[in-house]
Amino acid sequence: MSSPTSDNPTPDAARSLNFIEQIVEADNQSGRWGLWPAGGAASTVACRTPSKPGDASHSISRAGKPRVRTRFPPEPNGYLHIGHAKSICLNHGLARRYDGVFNLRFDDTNPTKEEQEYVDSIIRDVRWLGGDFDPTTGPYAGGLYFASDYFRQMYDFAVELIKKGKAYVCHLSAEEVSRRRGTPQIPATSPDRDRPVEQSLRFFDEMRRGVHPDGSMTLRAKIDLASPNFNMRDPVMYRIVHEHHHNTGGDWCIYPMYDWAHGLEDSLEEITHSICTLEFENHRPLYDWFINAINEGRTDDGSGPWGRKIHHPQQIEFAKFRPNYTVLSKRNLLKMVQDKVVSGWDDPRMPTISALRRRGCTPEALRKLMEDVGVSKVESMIDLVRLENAVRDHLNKTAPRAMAVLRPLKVVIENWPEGKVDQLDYVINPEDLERSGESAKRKVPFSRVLYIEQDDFMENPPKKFFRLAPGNEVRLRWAYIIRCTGVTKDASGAITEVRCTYDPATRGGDIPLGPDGKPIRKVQGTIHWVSAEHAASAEIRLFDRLFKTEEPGSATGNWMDDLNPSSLEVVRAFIDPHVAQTARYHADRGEGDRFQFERLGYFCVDKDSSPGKLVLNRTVTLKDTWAKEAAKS
RNA sequence: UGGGGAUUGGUGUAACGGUAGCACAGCUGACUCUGGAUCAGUUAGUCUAGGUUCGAAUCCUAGAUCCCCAGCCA
Repeated sequence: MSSPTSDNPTPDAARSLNFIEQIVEADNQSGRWGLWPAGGAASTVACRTPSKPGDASHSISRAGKPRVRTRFPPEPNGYLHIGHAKSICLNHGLARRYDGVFNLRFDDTNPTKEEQEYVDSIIRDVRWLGGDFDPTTGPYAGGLYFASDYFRQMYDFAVELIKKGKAYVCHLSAEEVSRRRGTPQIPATSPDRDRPVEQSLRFFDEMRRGVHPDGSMTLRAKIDLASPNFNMRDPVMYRIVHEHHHNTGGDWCIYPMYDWAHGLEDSLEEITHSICTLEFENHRPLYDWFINAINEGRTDDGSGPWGRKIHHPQQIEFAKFRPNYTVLSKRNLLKMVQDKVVSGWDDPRMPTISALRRRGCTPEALRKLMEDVGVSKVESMIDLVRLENAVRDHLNKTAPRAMAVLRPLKVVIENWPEGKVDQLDYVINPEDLERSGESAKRKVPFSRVLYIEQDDFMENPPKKFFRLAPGNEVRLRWAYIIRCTGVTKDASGAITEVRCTYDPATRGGDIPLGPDGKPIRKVQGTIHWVSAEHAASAEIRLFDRLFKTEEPGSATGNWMDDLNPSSLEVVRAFIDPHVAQTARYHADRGEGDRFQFERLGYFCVDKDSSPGKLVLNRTVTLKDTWAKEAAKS
């Protein structure tokens, strides 16, 4: 999803085609959607971003290639979550793979639920994920659109359907419509469906002009009250809502229903493949009906009584991304925000894209995850360890290393002179082959009093415990080999400090070589440490999954019952002073610097940080095979 | 009880009438100054029952299980 030249030119080529790609390739073969004209990808509808690329390096030559146009159509009624990421990756990935274009379009047809804040957050998240929609910055970008910009056009189409006898104004209340809905065997009823066209035209005009109160009447499509598909039982096309709209303000008091609007939006933007989730499969016949109804009496050259035919996209449905140990519906996410179960939409425990970003997840990792899980129609549950693995994978290669101690235990090096400080070489990232020589290193201070992790010392260790214990040797990462000589305890018997001696011949952590060129002894364990007098203090937030069960609510029916009460733990840690001096939060990107605290995991700077106060999030731990080993016994 | 979908190892996904493959997880081992990473090896699968065929995950028939649909939400 990054630029086509910056990484492997055909990153997807090795993988077999998913079923949607197979459809696209078949369409491209048959020429179903025609070819791109020489003029480029500008669409005929209003676009909020420049339609012409602003910089030649951000454009590709599309002329003569098969047309592929996709879109991501969110409703701005909440923040985007990891499920949306799949749709963004899929739609943008298709545009990229087939030299097509990708639109971001807000499906903003319900002013009672939608807000500008959500519009802004969605734009931010889509950009961050790499779904470039702005033609001045991305070669596959088709522009930014709003369904509400088409309200006039949709209204005209609706009037056309009334005139064609395919829609009527219905005076039934919502409750009455519901009551008359019928059952699979019993048809619905509607008293107004044979109302004269002129009457419906007059009422619809009155609806538009604000003559009637909310809920008093609707415009309905005249399809089939007996259809076994309830979506076809004369669905509502317009309802009256006297409400301010974030985009159109007070221009309208009738708003199109999703089912009426969505297919038209795709049509107007000349979307070729309208990709949506499985639950809309039942709606596809309705979308097809709407387009066909508009096209009735229209012709390819516009010579008919109703003008030129409109574009008829193909809808394709795929299974949602459904992770375990979380909820995903915007209603539930909103409830957690409102009930203050979390600190906000971007609380790092949330499954939202903004939360993942705040937690330290990278867009590369998210894209890799979506590539890994694939696209199909099988409703499956994705184990979140896949996300963690994707994050580890990317961060392992890119994150600079540092040391920090989360639960400190004091260590005194008895044979190290008081006041002496050694500046040792520290390898920034052994996995990063780009770094070499001196640029691959920095300094880390060592002194007589250190902190190590409480877990890294045991007074009575079990077998296979390779860390520090009385009489044992251990390597301090990039520093010295030390041997534990004893412990100091307080009155209650708790260990207050560990006493050690160091071996001066092991500076840098290297073991001296014998005459045979091999190390003269072996040390099993290497542990991390910080120098007590040099360490900086930081607040570190450790996260666990938000829910205790894979499918929240599956047992009791109430998903809130399964909230994990200990999903957040805050510790005061000692960290490498270099991190404290250099790590920053970048408000412009909405990201904090990321790094690995060795043996602990990946961490990033949180936005709550301020000059005197560093706050870090643990993105994900490192794999811990010792924990598994310890659990066995 | 109407309509629309789905069903391949623990998980996800290929195979489009011709050797059931890949990834993740698991397990074994190697290597290692992160019990990390890396490398090598390995366990494990076609919902069921019939049928067509030289040959079926794939085609046919019947059944099972799961998901979606009766908002003036999207």
